[in-house]
Amino acid sequence: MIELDGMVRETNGTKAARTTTAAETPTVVDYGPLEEWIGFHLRLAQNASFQAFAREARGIDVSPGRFATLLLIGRNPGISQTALSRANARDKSSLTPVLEDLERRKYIRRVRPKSDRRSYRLMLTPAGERLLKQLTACATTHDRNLDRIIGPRERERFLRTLKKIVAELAPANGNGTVK
Amino acid sequence: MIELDGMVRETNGTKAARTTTAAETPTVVDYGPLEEWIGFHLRLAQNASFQAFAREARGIDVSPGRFATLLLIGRNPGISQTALSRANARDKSSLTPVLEDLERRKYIRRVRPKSDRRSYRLMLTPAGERLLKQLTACATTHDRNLDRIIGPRERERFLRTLKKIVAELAPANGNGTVK
DNA sequence: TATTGTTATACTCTATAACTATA
DNA sequence: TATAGTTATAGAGTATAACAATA
Repeated sequence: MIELDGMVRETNGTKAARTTTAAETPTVVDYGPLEEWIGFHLRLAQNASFQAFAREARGIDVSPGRFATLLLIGRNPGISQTALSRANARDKSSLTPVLEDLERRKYIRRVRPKSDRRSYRLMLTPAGERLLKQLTACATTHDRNLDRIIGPRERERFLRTLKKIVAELAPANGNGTVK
Repeated sequence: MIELDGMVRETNGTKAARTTTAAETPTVVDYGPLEEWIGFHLRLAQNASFQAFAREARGIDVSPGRFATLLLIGRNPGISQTALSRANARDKSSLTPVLEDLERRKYIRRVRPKSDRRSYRLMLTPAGERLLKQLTACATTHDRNLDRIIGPRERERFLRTLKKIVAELAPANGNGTVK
């Protein structure tokens, strides 16, 4: 179980300990500069968003982290593992156990193309398509919640800012590729 | 090594495969609805931001993930492990090995208060203070980069939105606490 | 030589449940 | 009984390096 202290407190660095507990730990925690740092809140927000999506998707047969993988295969039938790992910003070796699991459970198929017998072409099975539909429905609901929270006006701006952060924080190596 | 495909492509779902590779995998990946979903970009942005901070903090003696822990102890000397775990949105058991490591390396001290001998009161050692200063400098630089990317006007709005997401996506249990 | 995917391995982060020592 | 922190354990997620098969 996790509990997250509410972060409502004075904006400056003043500590407002209530000193009621026996151990004399501050009841109100001082977050200092954390309070104003983008990076920290980016972490909390990503965490909260993922948890909410997971709640939405509870009861579905795969973990929510598989969603992007399934969607990318569904959208790009025949994609190779290497291309998929790049699209998802993960190393190809991280993908091996994931795809093994999805194949074992008959959600994807892997075909050796005769043109290049080192590689695989990935595609969803009908069961995989159904699974993806379920997850997509959850994601849609979740995203609608986020819309409601953010507001339709704000949403575009917010998304643009997120994309900007990704684009500009990638290590400069000439082509926008993270190495 | 990770490579992330640039995500510049047509906004609708049309696939624009160049079919130049032998394996016939699409050269341009179709991200479908992912392209417009907040949750996905929140993940990418948080990832990019953390990586950038890690680059900033390379060479420092602790991993960047320790930063929040050290800062919270520094700001709240005498805080208990339970209070710390709550403030950082982690289970207390996750904290044990972290604090053991920090204590072994003499960055924090743990004192048994006579008032409650079950608990610890955590505080930084002088070395811990120095370490925190270093990390804070890195975080400040990093956050200035983010400011430059986001823009000073946008920044406040963006931060407010992040906080709003955290506040509203916490499971409803009456008091803003995540259970 | 270079690339695709696998293997072996390891590290970080995180959690649950049961435990101990206090309270 | 309840709480603070630890232990035992496990799982997800991720990475690097070396490798075999193929190009």
